[in-house]
Amino acid sequence: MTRTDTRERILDEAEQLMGARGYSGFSYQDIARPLGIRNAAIHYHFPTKADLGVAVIQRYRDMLAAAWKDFRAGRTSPRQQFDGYLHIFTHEAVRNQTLCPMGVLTADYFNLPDSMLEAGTTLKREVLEWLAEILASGRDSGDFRFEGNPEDEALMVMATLQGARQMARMIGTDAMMAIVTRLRSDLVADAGDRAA
Amino acid sequence: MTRTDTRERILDEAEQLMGARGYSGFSYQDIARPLGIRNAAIHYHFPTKADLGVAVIQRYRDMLAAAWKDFRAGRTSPRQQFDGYLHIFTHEAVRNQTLCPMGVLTADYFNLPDSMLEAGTTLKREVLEWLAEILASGRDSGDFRFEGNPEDEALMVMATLQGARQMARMIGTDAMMAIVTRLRSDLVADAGDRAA
DNA sequence: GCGTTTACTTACTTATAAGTAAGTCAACAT
DNA sequence: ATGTTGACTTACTTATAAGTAAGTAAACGC
Repeated sequence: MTRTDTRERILDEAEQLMGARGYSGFSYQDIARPLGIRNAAIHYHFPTKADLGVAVIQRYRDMLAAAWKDFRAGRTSPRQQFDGYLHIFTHEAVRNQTLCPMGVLTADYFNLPDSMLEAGTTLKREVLEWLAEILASGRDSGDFRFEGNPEDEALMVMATLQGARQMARMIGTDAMMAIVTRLRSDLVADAGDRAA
Repeated sequence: MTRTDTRERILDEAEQLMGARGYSGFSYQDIARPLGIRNAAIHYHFPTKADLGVAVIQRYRDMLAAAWKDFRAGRTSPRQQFDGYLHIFTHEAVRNQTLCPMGVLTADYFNLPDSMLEAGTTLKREVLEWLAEILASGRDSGDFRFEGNPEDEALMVMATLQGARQMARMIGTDAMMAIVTRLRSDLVADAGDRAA
């Protein structure tokens, strides 16, 4: 009940709802009711639904940027950083089978207002750049093993993660985790079993 | 203008629209207008939207079943069959950046009526069973190389394909094709470059 | 030729969506 | 104490959604 954590709680609900039902799959009602506020209260903080959608993406970008900063501050290895990202990525998925904002972006693409597409393009770029960077330095350090350039590998990793998270709805979260674990072990050099 | 190809044209539009905007992202209007018919004409063929959604899935299942039958009739190798599936899968994606009905199912999962979830579960099972089968026989014949059981590999392949197709909206279809090509070459034994 | 069925149309209902305008009321600044 | 601002609420508008009921006209069975 302090000052405006209302805004933050609106964003919490919106992120959950967007992750579960997509951008056009939730209404202001869906947010207002559980929070015990009125529709217009949301319009006060976010005049249009597009503003709300952009804010969700923005906050998610900030969260990731903070996590990446922590990773770097902790002088963690590329592999540990990658595992940290996997944890962030899979944790919510296991809890409630939602998509991350980036998954929503690609899934709901043709329903999104321009402002969200712009914010989403930035998010996509940041994620792929970070991933490519961690993959590149990880290959140099011997943490990772893969062929081709790190940018392509980053795309491959993202596609598999997003696909797995989405498929979790139909195959269950255990099967999703199996895919993620397999992806990781294909990438990690000392996986043990080795190849061909 | 023959007798009821109207029904089929409704399904064509619905499949396109669902693939582009999801199940709850299109309306009867969106279908009726381009076909030059009225909303109620769609209700005549498909009383509820759920019926329409189920019919789209059903028709897609039939299409795949026919393709698989052709593959088998042609005595094509596991690799050729896999390539055939990749072609079906990627062709529409490149043309219009839609998702396949199975992608829609996972993306829009929590918006779907029960009848669609049931039809979707069957579709998912069929696709994964076919894939696992082709992967298994392909490994036996030397067409494919992978570790672990074929069922897990099938999940891995599906996740990557679905993720890539969805990401095509943001990264472009060329990048999507690069992912698919890479997935294929990781799977095909004589890929040349080899591993480890 | 005539009744029934098929494939629609027109005209409607009901629900829910986003968004707006005007009002309220507590806290704070002066 | 008083005016202003922040954080809402009540009450509304407009648009669009799915779905229904009743009518129509062509083709088909007989």
